Amino acid sequence: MQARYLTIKDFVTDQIERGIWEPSEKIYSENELAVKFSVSRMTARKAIDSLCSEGVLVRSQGLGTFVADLRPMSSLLEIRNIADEIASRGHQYSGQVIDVRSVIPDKSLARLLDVPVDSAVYHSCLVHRENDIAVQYEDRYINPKFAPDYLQQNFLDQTPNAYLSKVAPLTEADHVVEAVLPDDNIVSALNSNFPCLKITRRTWCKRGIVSVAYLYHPGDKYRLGGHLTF
Amino acid sequence: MQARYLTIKDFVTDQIERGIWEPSEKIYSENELAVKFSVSRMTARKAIDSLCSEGVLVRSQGLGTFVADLRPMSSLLEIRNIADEIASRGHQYSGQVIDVRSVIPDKSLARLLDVPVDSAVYHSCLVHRENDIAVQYEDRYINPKFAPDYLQQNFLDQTPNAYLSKVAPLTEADHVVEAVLPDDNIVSALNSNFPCLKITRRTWCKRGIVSVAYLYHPGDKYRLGGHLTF
DNA sequence: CAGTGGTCTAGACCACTGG
DNA sequence: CAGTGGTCTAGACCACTGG
Repeated sequence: MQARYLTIKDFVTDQIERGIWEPSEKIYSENELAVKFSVSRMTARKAIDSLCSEGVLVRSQGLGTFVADLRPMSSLLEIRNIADEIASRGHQYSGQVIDVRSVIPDKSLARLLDVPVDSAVYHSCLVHRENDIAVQYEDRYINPKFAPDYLQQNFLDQTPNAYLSKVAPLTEADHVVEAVLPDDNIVSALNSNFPCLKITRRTWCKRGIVSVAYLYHPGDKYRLGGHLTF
Repeated sequence: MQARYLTIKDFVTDQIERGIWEPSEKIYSENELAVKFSVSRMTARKAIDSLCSEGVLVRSQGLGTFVADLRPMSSLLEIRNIADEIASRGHQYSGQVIDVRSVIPDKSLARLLDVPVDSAVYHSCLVHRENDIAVQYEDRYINPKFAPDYLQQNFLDQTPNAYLSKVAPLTEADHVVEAVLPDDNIVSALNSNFPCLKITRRTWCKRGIVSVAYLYHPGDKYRLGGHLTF
């Protein structure tokens, strides 16, 4: 015998999968669900709680419960500001700005950023250090539309990631993780010729693709931890 | 005025951060928390619910609530069966079994697997191929308690991951992703001396740690995709 | 204003674990 | 067996939203 809140959860999931409730559409209220399934409101709430924490539903006090807009494709990688991550380990963060300017993207980058081929985009290149040891080489391209003042920022005060999170709040991201041999620029910037863990990350705000970042981590000094519960 | 369950949540988080409650240690029961904070059990539960879904606590019916063993450093990675993943790309999967036998783990592996130092564990070593090109070297150690018939399986029919999912359903996992240079065994098995993406993955079933797997992917042939929504 | 979700109570019965 | 977490009830009052 299945728990009642699971029955409700299945029902809601089913409605969404069948397309009866579409993204951003309002679903039944907690009271309606409680009446429909003859349970207490707390039980109906529990089903919704669970779907909210899975990112399937979104609640809004006074308004109702809605089907979430953007569906996660598959796997999840949390995005943390590297300065915070280093600080949370009790270590000292320092940054070094290598380059900040406007560039014309090549075809493939323009496509990745979803901008016209001949229009300028912003570019920044930094090295992030933990206790003075380089742990990340960050090569990033930004769609100017979402961060027009990007070139005027001081990225020693605030990482590009932190700044972009403020002006164009993240709604979505995707990642590719690879092992690569670093090229000469990266070897000298990181002061290591170890194989690198390369993360290619695209970030979205509500209105489009904000930036594409190539993040290189010396394989001997950086680990990308993960944890997952089913 | 803060909600009462948040006060309890702060208290628990604080205890853990101060090291008063250590990983895998039992925390106060729901009833004890309810009494201590003069709230109903449902409210104490809500605080714990929230910390469980964040991966900070783990509950076990009949036993209690415990501080999670491995703290998620940051990110989440979905676990897919490599044979399915290859098939889903429309490519041909083939496996090669290099070694399947019982071994005595060293201290560090015994600790990772949560078994006594001198007790045998199972070991398997395979190479996975996509259209006859090696894409993963899988070096895996298994707690025999959860898969006693492991050594009798034919891993050409069914990957270790698929078999374990059946006999000891996954409830949890953690990952470390690194870039490394492959050693000689791996170079010859993968037929490539490219830097490797190494994933160290531990998997749990309800009753404990099932296996520790070291997965090596040639950096030029494998990508670990990810996608995320906020 | 009526309706929504957010929090909370003081009970209840259950399944599960260890001793 | 006593203790644990898992589910559930039938109420309550609150803050917030729109009309």
